[in-house]
Formats: sequence, C-alpha cells, structure tokens
Amino acid sequence: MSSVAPIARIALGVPLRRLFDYRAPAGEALTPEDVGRRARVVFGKRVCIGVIAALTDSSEIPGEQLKPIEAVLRDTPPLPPDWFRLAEFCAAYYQTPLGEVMLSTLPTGLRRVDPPKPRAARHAPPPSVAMAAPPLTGEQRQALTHIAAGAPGFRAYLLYGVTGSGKTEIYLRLIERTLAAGRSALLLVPEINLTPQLEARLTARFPDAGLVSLHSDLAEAARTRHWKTALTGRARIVLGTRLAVFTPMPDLGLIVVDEEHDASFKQQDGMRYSARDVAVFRARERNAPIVLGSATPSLESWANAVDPRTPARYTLLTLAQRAVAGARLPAVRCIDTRAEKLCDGFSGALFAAIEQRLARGEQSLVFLNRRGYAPVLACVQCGWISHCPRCAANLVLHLADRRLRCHHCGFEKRVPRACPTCGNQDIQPFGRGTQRLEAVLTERFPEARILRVDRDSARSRRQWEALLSRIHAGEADILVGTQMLAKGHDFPKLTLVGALGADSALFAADWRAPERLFAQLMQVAGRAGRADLPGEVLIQTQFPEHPLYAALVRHDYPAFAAAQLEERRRAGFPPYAYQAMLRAEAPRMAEAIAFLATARAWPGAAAHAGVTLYDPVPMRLSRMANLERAQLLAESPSRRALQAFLGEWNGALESIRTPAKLRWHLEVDPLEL
DNA sequence: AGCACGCCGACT
DNA sequence: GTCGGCGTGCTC
Repeated sequence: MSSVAPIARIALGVPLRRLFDYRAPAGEALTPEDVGRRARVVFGKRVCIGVIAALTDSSEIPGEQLKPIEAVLRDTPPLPPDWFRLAEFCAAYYQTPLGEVMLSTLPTGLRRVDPPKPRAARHAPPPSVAMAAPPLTGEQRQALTHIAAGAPGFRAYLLYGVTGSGKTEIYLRLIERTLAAGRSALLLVPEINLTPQLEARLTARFPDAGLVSLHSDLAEAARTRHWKTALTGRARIVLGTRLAVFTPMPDLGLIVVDEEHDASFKQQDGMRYSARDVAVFRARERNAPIVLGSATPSLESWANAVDPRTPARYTLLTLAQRAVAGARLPAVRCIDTRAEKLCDGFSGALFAAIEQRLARGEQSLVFLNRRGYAPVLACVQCGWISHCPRCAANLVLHLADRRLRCHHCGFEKRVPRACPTCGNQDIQPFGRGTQRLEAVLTERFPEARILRVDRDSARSRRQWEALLSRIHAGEADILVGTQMLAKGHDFPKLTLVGALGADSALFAADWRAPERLFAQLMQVAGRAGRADLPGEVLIQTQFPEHPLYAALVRHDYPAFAAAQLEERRRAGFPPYAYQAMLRAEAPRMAEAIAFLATARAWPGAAAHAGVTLYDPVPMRLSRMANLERAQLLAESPSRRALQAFLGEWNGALESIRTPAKLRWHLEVDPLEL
C-alpha cells in the first residue's frame, strides 16, 4: 500500500456482507489515521454514515464508478483496532454483515447524517472524597488473592456467590486495582433498573474515575456523550447493559459481568448476540481478566468451570457465606398443594405465615410470575376462550382497566360483556395473575397495606422508583409482584416470600425452563431475611419431591446444576452440543416451512461432517401480526464444524428466492472459548 | 434496508 | 388510456 492511499473501504449499515469502496474526498488525501473514522457517503440515492475499515489503492470497481467520500468525520478519535476485531468476530460468529455490526453498535447520534449539536453535560458536582472500602470477609479476601496470584493477562473467573455474599465488593476491589494500574474497567449488568444503584456506589468509591453509564434508556445525546468519553479514555469506568459491551475503551484492563446467567444479556432482535459471550471474547482479545458473577450461574458457565467433561475454561471462585455477620440463608419449605383445597390460590399455611408477619410488623412478598388478573377469559357454556387474533397466545384479562391484552404481541381490546361466540353472559376468568392475588389479599387482610409491583403498576422508570421508595419507607405490608421484585433490591423488613404457580415451568417444552425457574426462585428467596431477622420462603407446589425443589430447599445450586447437566448430556443438549436455530416468519406457515425445507436440503451440507439438520418445526407463537413462524435446528458436537457450516449455509440462504414478506434469521448459541 | 424499474388489475 | 400494486434487482 502506498503512503497515500486514494481509496477507502467502507463498512455501511446495510444488510450486505461486502464493504464499499469510495474515492478520497475531492482535494483531500486519506491517511492511515482515517481508518476507524466515520465517513459521510452517498449510497444509492441517500446519504449515510459508514466506518472506514481499510485503505487501498486498487479496487475491483472501475475508477469512473467510484464515488467520492463527502466528508471524513473527525469529531471523534478513530475507532481502535481492537474494536474492529470485536466487530469482525461478531460478524463472523453471529453471521451478520460487518457493516451492520459496526453501525448498530454505534450510538444513534453518531450514525446520523445531520448530527444534533452537542450540548454541554449537566454534570453533578464531582464528589472529591472517596468512600472508604468496607472490610473483607475471609472468603472475599481468598477470592481476591486467588485472582491477584494468577498470571497477568486474560483469565476468566466464575464468581459463584450466594445472594448477599458480597460479590459487588469483589468487583469494586478489582476495579480499584485496575484503576491503580492505569487501566479502565467495563462493568456489565443485566438491566437498566440496576444501574443507578450501582452507579451511585461506584461514584462514591471512585469519585475521580469519570464513570459513565450506557444503556438504552439513556437520552440519545447523553449516550453519545458517554460513549465519546469512553472512546477518548477519559472514562475509566464504564457501567452498562448488554449494549455497553461494544463501547470502545483504549485502556480496557478488566471486564465484569454481573448476574452472568441473566437472559437480558441476550439481544433478541437484529444481531442476536450474547453480551456475556462477547465480553469473554473481548477480554481474551484484550488480554484482560474477566469475572462472571452469579448466585446461580448459567449451566454453560458452570460446565466451563467445574465439569470434568468440559475443558476447564473458567476458574471457579466461591463465596458461600453471607457477608453480613450473623446473616443466614432463609429457610425454604415446600407446601404440598395436593394435600388441601386452596383458597383462591393460597394455601392455609401461606395465609397463616402472612398473618404472622402482619402481627409482627414485618413485610411479606407474594411472588407470581404472571401479571394481569387472569391469564384467560373463557365461556363456561360453549368453551370459547380469549385467543389473541394476531398471534397464537391467549388474551390476558386486566380487570383494573377492563381490557383483554396479549402479553406476547401487544394486541388489546375491551372485555366483552358476553361470549362473542354464543352470546352467553357467563364468561369467567380462569387462572390467576398478580392483580387477582392482590384482590384476594385485600379481601383477606383488609387492614394490610398491599402494593402490587409488576410491569403494569411500574410502567415507567418514575413509577417504579416511586414504588421502590414507598416500599423502603415501610409503606407496604404485603408486596405482590412478578420477577421485577426479585432482582437486586433489598427490603429490610421483608421476612417472608411466598411463591405461587412455579410448577408450570417444571414440565415446559423449553429445556432451559428449569434452569430459569431455579435461578428465579433462588433470587426471590434471597429477598427474605436480613442480619437480625431470619427469612422464610414458602413454595406452593404439587411436586414437593421434585429434585429442583429438593435442591432449592437445601440451597444447593451445585447439586441442581450437576443433575441438570447430566440430563443435558444424556439428551445431547448444550453445553454438550452446539446449536444454531434458523427461524422464518411468513404470512403463511407453508411459505415459512418451504423456505426451511429448501435450507435443509442445501446440497453443500453434505460436505460438513458431523452437522445435523433437523426437520422444520412450526412454532406456536409469532410476535408479529399475521405472520406464521417456523424454525429449524442445526446441531453439531463440534463448534468449529458448526461454524464452518453456518458460514457457507448463510451465504447459500441469502440466494434462496423467498416470497417478499418472508423474513428469516439465524440465532447462534453461546460460544465457548 | 431503501429505492428504482417493470409488468398486470380497477379507476377517471 | 394511467395509477398503483409489489416482485425483482442494485447500491461502490
């Protein structure tokens, strides 16, 4: 390459796998410092922003067809080479065009052709005195010593610590060391809800680190500003949700993924990446340590740390004790609901336990992972049930505003007065949701102050914060809620958790359902009890002897994980097999199936030994209105074999002629490094 | 993705 | 006669 290359190879945010060549802007030369900069170009009839991926002096495109770059944007430093490698890895691994990867991970402010003019940040006065670090427990010290003793550079740690064992303090100490070594730290959390708390704690501890947060709820300008602060290296700590894993950071020296098992780390549309897995790749690529923390690790991570049949990719660190002196894990008990007639879904034992808490002035939490009043409305006479007209789910009855809602696709309508089929007046709600539990409890305990917390009562951030502060102010005796309540919040007076309707996940078709149920129940159980107040957890179930509950009663995640992994191994499921799912959506099921059948019959597959393609399967649910959905599983015992196959297959799929309204995508299961 | 080109049904 | 449906193909 000559010193002044006249042609730029540009990644554009279009669903095409190639890059596009452009001439240097009129009267300007391109220099190597422009690689990684954004450029404004004319593409087709429109102007768009791309990223200069490379310079070259020859192009397959004849010179007269090459258009000039309109402008090279120099408002930010160039994106660093490790950011490119991260994007290239994602493009290859998730079968997504490089330009789409790059542009979709930039904040929208920097993808825009007409950038809104940046305003100065309204910054809070920086606190200048760092809050002192609390003393460590023996276990915490041991874990930190272990990490410090390891050779510098990449190493992945799985920090398995029960709720309240002080994982966060470990993160803080590691960040402290990283900052002291002149490097910066990236901390990923599952949800926006959790960032403000942690942000406050981090700023108090590291007031001069220029911490920035990055998540989808941030205003566009703020997100762009924070991202730029990270790129220029001024932010030494970046705290964010899954999208933050792509933040360019010049001195990155530590990655932490908190609650690594959480499903929120998986992007569900566009490029379907797992931020946890991308983080592991990134740490390795940057030669920096990574810590994955959880009280209930994903089975993939657990296998990577402890399963003798799997290469030991992660180092296991365990925190088995609660950090606060004297704090004990709550007593977990199953209530056998076969033995008695339930009263509006509640067992006598649960009512009695709530009554007791009311008498003592303590809080109770009733956990049911289903919002609304009742999951379905049905006609007793003709058997009509409230089906969603747009997808295959049922419409959930919301009595508060007298509406039927589809929790899957968002359709809603008014509650009919009579059966739409036979006109019978006797239509009734079946099953229970949080609204109904709230009503039952209100009737049973008229004196109690009951607060319902679910996506309906805490729609906005503001509402959610208002609810939280009311709970903390002791304005509630009984909380009724979904998993929203299970995550990351400590309620000092809460001593009882009752879990309803858990059984439905035990025999679900989704083979990951037990893993999720266990994590969810462990998490919600962790809400009960503090240092001076012992907690109790009551699980209503028809299967009290089920191994999942048995392990839960003993707080024995390792036993649960071992049993689940053994089942997975026997069934040939991940992490003992590598899978990719090809999904298709079309107006008619036959079209979706026909596309998948063509994909399955791709002759090139024969060249890929060990890769199995299964028959296309129609799916019950599609979120899109009037679209039917089907999927096809590709599987292999070897990740490399599967990936090699996917690369070629994806190319072949792109040239299959499809009906206009057919959409498809590939979803690749977690990688292993 | 956008956007054009292009070829068949119901409207002024 | 033409307005407009969306099938097909291209973007340096």
